[in-house]
Amino acid sequence: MKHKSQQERKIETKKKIVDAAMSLFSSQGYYQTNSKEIAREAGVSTGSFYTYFADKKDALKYILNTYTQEVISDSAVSDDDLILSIDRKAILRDTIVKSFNLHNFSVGFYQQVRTLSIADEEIGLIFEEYKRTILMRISKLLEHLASELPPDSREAASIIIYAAIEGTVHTVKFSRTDQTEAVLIDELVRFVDSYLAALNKE
Amino acid sequence: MKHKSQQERKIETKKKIVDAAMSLFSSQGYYQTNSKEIAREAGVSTGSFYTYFADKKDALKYILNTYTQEVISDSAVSDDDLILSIDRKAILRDTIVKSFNLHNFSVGFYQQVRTLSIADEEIGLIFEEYKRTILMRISKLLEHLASELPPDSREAASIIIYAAIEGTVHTVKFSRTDQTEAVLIDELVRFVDSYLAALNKE
Amino acid sequence: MKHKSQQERKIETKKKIVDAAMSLFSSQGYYQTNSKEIAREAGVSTGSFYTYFADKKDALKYILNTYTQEVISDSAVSDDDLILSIDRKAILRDTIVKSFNLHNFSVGFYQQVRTLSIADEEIGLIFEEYKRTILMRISKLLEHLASELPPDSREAASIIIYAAIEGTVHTVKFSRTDQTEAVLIDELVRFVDSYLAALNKE
Amino acid sequence: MKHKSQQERKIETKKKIVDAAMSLFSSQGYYQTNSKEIAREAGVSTGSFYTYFADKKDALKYILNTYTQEVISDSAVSDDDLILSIDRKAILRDTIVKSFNLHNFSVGFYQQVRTLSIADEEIGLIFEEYKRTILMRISKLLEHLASELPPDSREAASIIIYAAIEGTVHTVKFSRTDQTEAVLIDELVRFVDSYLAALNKE
DNA sequence: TATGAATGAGCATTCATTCAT
DNA sequence: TATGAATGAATGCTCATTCAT
Repeated sequence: MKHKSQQERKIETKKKIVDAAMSLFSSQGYYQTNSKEIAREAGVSTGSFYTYFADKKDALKYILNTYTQEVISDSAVSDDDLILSIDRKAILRDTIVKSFNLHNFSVGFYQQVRTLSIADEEIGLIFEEYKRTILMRISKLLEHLASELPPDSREAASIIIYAAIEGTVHTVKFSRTDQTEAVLIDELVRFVDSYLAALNKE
Repeated sequence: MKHKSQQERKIETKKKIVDAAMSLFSSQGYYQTNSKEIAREAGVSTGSFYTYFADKKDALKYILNTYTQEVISDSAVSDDDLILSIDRKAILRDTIVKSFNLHNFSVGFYQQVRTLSIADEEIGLIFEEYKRTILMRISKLLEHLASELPPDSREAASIIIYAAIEGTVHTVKFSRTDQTEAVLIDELVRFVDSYLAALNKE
Repeated sequence: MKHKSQQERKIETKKKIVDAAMSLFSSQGYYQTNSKEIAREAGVSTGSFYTYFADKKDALKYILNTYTQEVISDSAVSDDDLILSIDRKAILRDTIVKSFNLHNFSVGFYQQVRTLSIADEEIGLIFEEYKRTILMRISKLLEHLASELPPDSREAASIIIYAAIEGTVHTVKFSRTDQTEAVLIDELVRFVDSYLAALNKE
Repeated sequence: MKHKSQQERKIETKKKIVDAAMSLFSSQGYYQTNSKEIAREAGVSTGSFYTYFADKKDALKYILNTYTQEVISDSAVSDDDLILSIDRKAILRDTIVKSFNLHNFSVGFYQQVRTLSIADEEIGLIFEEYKRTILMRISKLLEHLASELPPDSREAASIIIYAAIEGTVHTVKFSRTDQTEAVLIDELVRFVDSYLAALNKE
């Protein structure tokens, strides 16, 4: 029973390719990574890459889809969580830490996709869909935490909060900053909390 | 008096190439733009591109340097401005609007550079330098507006504010959002203002 | 049994490319030969050339190395030959004929390399090594045929004999001369023989 | 009277270009030298090069013609010299030293031309003409020094002597040899002299 | 005549993709 | 299915030559 079925081996091979591609796209960039390199890194032949993916872009789309689906399902904040939590700051911290971890998991890849989205409609659509979901999540959270906020402002606030988190993670990852993640998370929590506090007072 | 000197024509040609390259890099991406295309868009020959730039990357670096220098000198907030303004919100709005305009002026190019920075050290260094200058500006502003804030938090706050602005501009530019720039700017002002208000109260 | 293994086909392809490159370099010159041309002559695609060689110069170096190694191993005059031959003229004729044949086998290529050596250090080093080996051979032969000759003169004589043979082959190959190879070989033998005879008499 | 006439200045400019081209062709090779480089080295503009020469090859041909004419006229051994000299070795030494000096003056250029001759008929014809003249000179000398030698052998001997001299100079110039020119010239004289001595004895 | 920016054909090289084994 | 040699279109870059000034 040691031998894996063909089906299992196929899945494993695909995973090896996906991991290699993800890693190389993230660190070197999509255009600076060629299929031969991905295959080598994955420990398979060049031909194998094309057994699993129609072309290079297909691999990118597959990874992007998988990645966004994971992010989306992992980051779901259940209604129960919202109802049970009394402390706004605790909810915020929890959400921000979650976002940080998610984004932290390949900021490089996110960055590649964000850039490719501009010129490639297909990638753009997937990425938009992902972004929309994340923004909806934040919006829903805001609905709970600052219910009086008019929808327009809520959407704007979501965009800003998302931007703040994403951009901060990027800076932590790619700029030579002495700031630790902890300090930045603290400050992000304070930022959003102050904002919501002010909103609720109005 | 009609005839331009050779010197003038050289400057014009370089400008045509720079504009074409900037425009194409921004809309299609650096790797999706080839030198022939830049030359055609600029209305010159392929060879001319190489009269002015050693290679494609050299053109990118030149544009990046020029662009960041412009941004840096244009976005300077004079001390007078800080002293004369009494209203914190007015100062913030002014700064944010300024940043918005700057980032708005080629978010696409900024995006390309941000991505290329990851894998290319040379680009990375120029970009880092630029980012550091911008962050210093924001930090200086915060020093004025929230003087009690400890340096560490101030730096963290700068990073977050910068991220929020940059990311928001990106969303406005590239995502299908109904949010108008005006609403987002209003919200950004509120976002930062609330934070500073809370700090001053502590 | 008809089917060649992939390994065999690789060797064949490389050989086709090497032969084509050698032939074109020899007849048209290194700089007048482009990679497309080599590929076409070899009956392969342009890309294939680069499957086997890093660049054009790499192909030249490979051919040069292969060629010189062949020449060096083929032209070895065994000690037995030296001991067994009693007649100096016979030894000389044998050596000269051998050299003639070797040089004759692509004088064009030799000529290219001799010229490229001047400006290209890498080629220069390989070529020097080759020349040194050949000169050593001649020197060793002279040691046997004119043992009293002081080392300095022997080395000088080797250079002269080598130059005489190489230059003569070049003339036969590329100048419109009515002189047959046979006459020139005869004369070369006489030349060297007289020289050695004179040396031995001194 | 300090000012040079236009005519004189033209001649000077052409000379500067010729010298630069000759120097660069010799050291770097014809194909590795571009017209811009020649112009820069000559201290003139690229356009100027084309005022004086139709194209790059035209410059090469001009230099080759000038050079060969100089060599031919300089190396002429007057009949008087031949008649007056009694000592064969002295005549030989004189001729060889002369040849050495001539060849020594740009062996690099000679080498380039020798190589270009193979693929370029025009260059080939000029070069052939030059070589024929030199060979005729040597042949004439041999006629004087070894009058019994049949014409065929004389021509063969000329070729061999020429090859020996040319190749020896090349080695002195481009190979790392400890041999001094003096030793090689001595040996070359002995080489040719022994041959002639042997002929006269037969 | 002199200048040097401009031209564009030409070449070296890369790489996504195919396909015979 | 796996392999990796083979393909050839595409691209970055060079350079001989032209020509407006």
